[in-house]
Amino acid sequence: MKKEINPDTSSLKLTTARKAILEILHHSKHPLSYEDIKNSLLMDKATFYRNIAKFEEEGLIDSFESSDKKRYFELRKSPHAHFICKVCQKIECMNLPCTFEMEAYTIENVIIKGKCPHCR
Amino acid sequence: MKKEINPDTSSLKLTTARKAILEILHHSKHPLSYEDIKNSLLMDKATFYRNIAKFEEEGLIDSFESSDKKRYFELRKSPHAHFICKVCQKIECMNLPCTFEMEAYTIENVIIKGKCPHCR
DNA sequence: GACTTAATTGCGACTGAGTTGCACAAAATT
DNA sequence: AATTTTGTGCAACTCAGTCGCAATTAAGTC
Repeated sequence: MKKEINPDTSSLKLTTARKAILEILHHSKHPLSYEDIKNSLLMDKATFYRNIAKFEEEGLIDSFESSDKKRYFELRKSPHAHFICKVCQKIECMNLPCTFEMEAYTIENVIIKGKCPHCR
Repeated sequence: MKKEINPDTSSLKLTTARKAILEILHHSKHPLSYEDIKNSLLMDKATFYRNIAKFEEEGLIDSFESSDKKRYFELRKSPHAHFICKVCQKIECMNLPCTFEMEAYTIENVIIKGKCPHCR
C-alpha cells in the first residue's frame, strides 16, 4: 500500500522532510514565514521551497505575502480571509461576514490590509 | 514658494526622480512591478525604493505582492480590491460588490486570489 | 529482505529585489 | 553665501528563492 499524502490526486512521497513541514504548520495557530521556522528546519532550504511549491500545487497549503514583505505559509483549512495590520504587522484569520458572489471567478484566498483596532 | 507633493501633510520635495515615478504609475492602467519599469527608470534603484517607501508613508501609493512573488505598485485611487489569477497571473482591479462592515478595522487594501473566468 | 527506479534530497553556486552607509548635490533657511 | 536639510548615486551588502547535479531514499516488485 502506497503511503501518499493525498492518495487520490497526488504522487508525493511522504518523506521525513515533508512530514516535518506539515507538522510545523499543523501545530501553529497562525501562518508562518520561512524566517519563523528556518531554525527548526533540519532540511536544506532548497528542499523546503521545493516541497512548499509541491504542497501548493496539490492544494495542501496556501501562501501569501504580508506587508512586511515576508511570505507566510499555512495549511489550507476551510476558506477564510486574512487581515494584516500595516502598523503592528499582526496577521489575523477572519471569518468573512459576507460571502463573495463573483460569478465565473474561483476565490481561493483573500487578504485584507489595513489597521487593526489596536493600531488605529 | 515651496514645491511640495502634498503641502498639507508632507515635506516631500517634488524632485525629478519623484515626478518620473508618479508619471509612470499615473499613465498605467494596472499596477506595475519594479521589473516592469526598471528599464524606463533613469534613477538608481536605491532612489526608486526610497521614494516608493516615502510615497507609501504619505499614502500616495499602495503596493502588494502577487502570486508571481513580485511586488506591484499603483497610485492610491478610490478604494478597490485586486483580483489576482493564480494561473495566468493577471491582475484585475475590481469594484467590490459587497462593502465590508468590520467594526474597529480600517481597510486599506483587499487582495483576492483565485482563478479568473478564463483559467477556470 | 534484496533489487530497481523514479522521486527526493543536500550542496554549492547563482539570481535579483530590496537595503544601507557614505559622500556628494540640490534645495530651502538663516 | 554660509549653513542646514533633504535627496541622490554608488558600491557593497543581505537574504529569499532557484537551479543543476550527484548522492540518497521511498515505494513497488520479486
